[in-house]
This record gives sequence, C-alpha cells and structure tokens, in this order.
Amino acid sequence: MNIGDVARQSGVPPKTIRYYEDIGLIRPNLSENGYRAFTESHIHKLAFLGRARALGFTIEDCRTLLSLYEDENRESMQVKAVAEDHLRQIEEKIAKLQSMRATLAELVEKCAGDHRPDCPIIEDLSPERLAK
Amino acid sequence: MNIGDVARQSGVPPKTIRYYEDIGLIRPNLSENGYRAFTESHIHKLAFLGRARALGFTIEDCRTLLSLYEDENRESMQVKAVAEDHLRQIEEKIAKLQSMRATLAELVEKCAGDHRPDCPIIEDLSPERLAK
DNA sequence: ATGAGGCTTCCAGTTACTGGAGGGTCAATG
DNA sequence: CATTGACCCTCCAGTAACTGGAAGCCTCAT
Repeated sequence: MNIGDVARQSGVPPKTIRYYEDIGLIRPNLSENGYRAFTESHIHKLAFLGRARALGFTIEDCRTLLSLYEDENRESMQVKAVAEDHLRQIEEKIAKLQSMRATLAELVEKCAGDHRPDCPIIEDLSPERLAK
Repeated sequence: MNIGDVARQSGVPPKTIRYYEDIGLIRPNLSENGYRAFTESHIHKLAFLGRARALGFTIEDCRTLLSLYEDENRESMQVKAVAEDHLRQIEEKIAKLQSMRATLAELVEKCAGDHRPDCPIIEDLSPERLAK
C-alpha cells in the first residue's frame, strides 16, 4: 500500500508518516519503484500513534507506548505509569493556564476598552515602581 | 548598566535579553568596551516583557503590548483586544487539556496497573477493528 | 600578571511537525 | 506513443522562544 492510502486509513498525514519513519517509529518496506510499501500492521500502528498524540502524549511517550502495544508480555503497570505521568503534566498545564485565565479575565473586565489611554492591563504589566 | 545587573533587576535572564535584542524588542546602547549599556527604561521594559510572557502572551503580542505601553496616545480598546484574543486562546487550550484529562483519568482509573498485560489504556489507543 | 567572573559572538539543539522546491512514477487518455 | 494529472521521492528551511556551550575579550582584585 502507498503512503497516501495509509494516510487516509490511519488519519496520519503523509508528511507525518515520513517523519515518524525518520525518527524510527515505523519501518515500512521499500518497493522497487522507490515508494514506501505499507501493510495493515503499519496502519494500525499509525492509528495508534495518532490517538496517543491526540491525548497529548509526547513522541517519546508514544515510542514507549508503541513498544508496549506490541509487547505481549507487557505489564499494565508500565502503561499506567506512563499515562499517570502524562496526566500529572496535563494537570500542571491546566493549573497554569487557569491561573493565567483568572488574571487575564479580571484585567479584561476592568479595562474600559474605549478611546482613552488608561488601561488596567498595561498598568498590571508595568513595573509598579514607576508609580513612585 | 551591564546585562547581569539588568537581568537581576528585571528577572529576565541575560540570554533572553540578548535574544530580545536580536528580535528587536529592546535596543540597548553599546559602550566602548563592547558591552551592552542599559538604562532604567530598559529594565522597565524587560520587566514588562517578563510579566506579559508570564501571562502567556506570545512574543508578537508582547511587541504590540510594549508599543502600546510606550504610546501615550494608546486607546485602551487596543490593549483590551489583544488581551481578549489571548484569553480566548487560553480558554481553548484549557478546554482541550480538560478533555484529554477526562479521557486519561478514566483510562488510568480503569487500568489495573499490575503484572498482567491486559490494559484498557492500550486498548483505547488500539484501532478497534483489530477486535474483528 | 594571573585568576575569577562577566561580557561578547556564533552555532546548535529543543518539539513535532509542515511547506516547498525539484524531480521521478504511474495510470489513463487522445 | 506522448502527455497529463495525481502520486511519490528527497532534501532544505522554517516554526516558538529560548537555552547551552564553545572560543575568546574585558575587568578587577590580589
């Protein structure tokens, strides 16, 4: 199967598939004409990767998860560890963003948004000592 | 003032200050010995940038905000527009992350995390058609 | 004058792709 | 049989915002 078909069936764009090959996530065969030749198994792996990426796992996490996916003797605790770690990082990001949102929302609300220059947003960003 | 002092007073590391100069956010003078020479005003701008970055504004947003900061004739609606836009993007990011978190939390909870290979996380990532 | 610490420039690496140039391959059509 | 359009290939560069490191001046205190 050619890369275009695989892209359609896995949901992973051709460019990305080539990139995944570059970094060693998948290893398609080469056919005589120089085209990559993919199998069903490649489609599965790519779809797997697509979902893992959609859940925000890093490429390195994906590498680990893919090897666990292929490993009949994996222990679910290995998978769980990766996922829990990722979950923690997502929660940290959410916390950071929520704190930003809180500050921003407050500032935006306080800002008149008219034609005058006075602006609580600018003031908040300015070093207070200027007020001296 | 040398870059080290400015870094300490503004909270922006020397490397980053040089980078900000590179991309035209600040313009320190050059002293005879080839060192950058900063003024109070540079410290203020850098502190401003540091805060804006901490609120997640992009460098391009910072460029805009900095010019508004320096513009006595700014209209607060200009500032507000930038902030509102940024706020919207943050909210989008939060939404995406929360959806990831929900899925991940559910999967993590369902995973036994023991020595057996069965794992709801891997199953969720796997293309279902394999089940056929 | 020597050594520590600060300053300089420049190059490379980070994350995960994405776009584009330049150029072969294939299947179908005229 | 030539051409056309849709594929495919490789390689290079760019994205965001820094950060680390090498190689080499400058300055001040001993």
